[in-house]
Amino acid sequence: MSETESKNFIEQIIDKDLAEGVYDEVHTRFPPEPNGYLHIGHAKSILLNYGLAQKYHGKFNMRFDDTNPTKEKVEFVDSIKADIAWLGADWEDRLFFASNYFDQMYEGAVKLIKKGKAYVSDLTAEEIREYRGTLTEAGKEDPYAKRSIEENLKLFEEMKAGKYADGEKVLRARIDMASPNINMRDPVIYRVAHMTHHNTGDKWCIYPMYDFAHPIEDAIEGITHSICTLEFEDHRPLYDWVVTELEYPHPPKQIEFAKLYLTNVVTGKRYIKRLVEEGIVDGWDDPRLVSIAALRRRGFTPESIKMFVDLCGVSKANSSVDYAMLEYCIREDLKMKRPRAMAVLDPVKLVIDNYPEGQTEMLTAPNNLENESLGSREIPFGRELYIEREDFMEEPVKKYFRLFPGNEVRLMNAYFVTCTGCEKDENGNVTVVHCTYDPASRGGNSPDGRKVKGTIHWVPAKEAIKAEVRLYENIIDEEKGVYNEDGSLNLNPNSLTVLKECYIEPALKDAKAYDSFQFVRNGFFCVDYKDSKEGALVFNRIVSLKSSFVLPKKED
RNA sequence: AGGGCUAUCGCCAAACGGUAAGGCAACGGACUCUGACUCCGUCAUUUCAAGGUUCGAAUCCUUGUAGCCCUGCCA
Repeated sequence: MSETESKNFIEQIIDKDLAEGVYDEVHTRFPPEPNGYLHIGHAKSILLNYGLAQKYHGKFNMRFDDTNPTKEKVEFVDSIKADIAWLGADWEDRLFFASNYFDQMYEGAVKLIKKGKAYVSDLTAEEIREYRGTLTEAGKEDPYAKRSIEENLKLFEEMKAGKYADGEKVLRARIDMASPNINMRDPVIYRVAHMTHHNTGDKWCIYPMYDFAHPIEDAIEGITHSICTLEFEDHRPLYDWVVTELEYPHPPKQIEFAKLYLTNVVTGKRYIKRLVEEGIVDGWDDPRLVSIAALRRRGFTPESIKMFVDLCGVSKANSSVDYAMLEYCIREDLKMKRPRAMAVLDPVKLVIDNYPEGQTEMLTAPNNLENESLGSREIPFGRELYIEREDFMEEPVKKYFRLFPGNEVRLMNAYFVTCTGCEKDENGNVTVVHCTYDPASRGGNSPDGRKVKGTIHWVPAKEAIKAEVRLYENIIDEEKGVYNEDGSLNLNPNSLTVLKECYIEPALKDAKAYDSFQFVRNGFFCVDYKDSKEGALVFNRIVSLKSSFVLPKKED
């Protein structure tokens, strides 16, 4: 690691721990509950934990925090594993399930009971809430708190044996009912739930709570730095209490950082769930969402997401990162490594009047001028082409140097052409643009050395392939959020998907799912595997080029 | 007197008592077979506010202010 690079606060803590000998290695983990799909926010946590392990030559564990069978499903463990693997976080042979530690957790609970640090309570959920007190009032002692160790042991054993119904009894840690930190007011650490667990089946009918289970999971795996998000700060005293009471020799340390939020984007699971259920998006991987699956389908690369996460940094201040930063990352990643091709999104015909009728020639075009290893391709060229409607103006504005009557431009990788006029329909819309070409400028340069100001892209009218491109805007109105207070949907009208027909180069007909291209002037696009219908390619726009790339609107 | 955390450019974010890095965005200009890219330049006399300590404060102290989190047998 570079000395000049400033370190984030977590790295500083680690440096200190290592220097002081608190730990002699770094061992991190990513512990999702398999109850949904991962999104860009999780990517930050994954890459942060994995990155730290790499940087300090330590280890990174993958662990499913599956202690609540009512919410978890195997389909989610599969999608989560796939997403993390795609991101490139390698857990090697360390894939764990919290549920595999249920025996040790049970033993831990017994140990607490024996130490007089836990007791079985018969209070109902509602009574527990009442006894807990409020934010400003202390709680009251649980009437069952005085049970003897022997009785607690017997009762807890019976809970495990299935003698009690859901909610009938819980195990509570004995800490401090008057603590200003509500998490310390004798938290419930085990509950009864007669339910089939996705991993342990029907073996258990009691399940540990997060606050009790998580520190044990970390301790068992030898985690040193247990990194989580800010909302768990209040839980840290309880985390420490558990590892202390259970007397783990090298207890892990919990460190909290601020979640990643993106402006104009929904990350809340319950919102996304609703959008999916109401059919507003076509699934958890709808390209307008920011789930890992959606970003992948949209055309983001793991490298771009890594770059983004690195650029965002790590801190404890709640913040919302501008979407432009994400776009910058994918642009940056793709521009050198993907082919640049031509696609005409809003076509108008261009006829080269002095080009022999019926003639077709093949022209060679480099796939990426800045990356020779990407090779080149052949493009058929003929008398009739399609060009972008905005590349012609009958009456040009200032600083417009594309096609207008009398002006000469370059057809990319082809010839110089000079505009001679246009045809219009009865409504005044341009239907055909006419020009003449200079045969000597084949390949895109004139032997006499004359220059042109503009270069425009094109596709051959006859050989071009029809395809569809989908253009998106961010789905959420910046100010108001996804749903209004009355529950009605509040979508930015621009968020509607625009699926339009366009023409692409013949060479792209074999494009495969996830293949991405930079379409000259139109941005970066990715082939959508999901909506590709028979014979019709669908491209999702990953990101458009910078806005300054479009026609100048300066009017003096 | 509930507790915890956070406040540095439009957005992220460094700076750890020695005189406000960097990136994104934006804006100029050069270059260009993509008006992209690249390049060069501009962009916080000031760090939520007000006091105080100090030769010196974003950093320490005091008092405020604002935002986020906590009253699941969720994680």
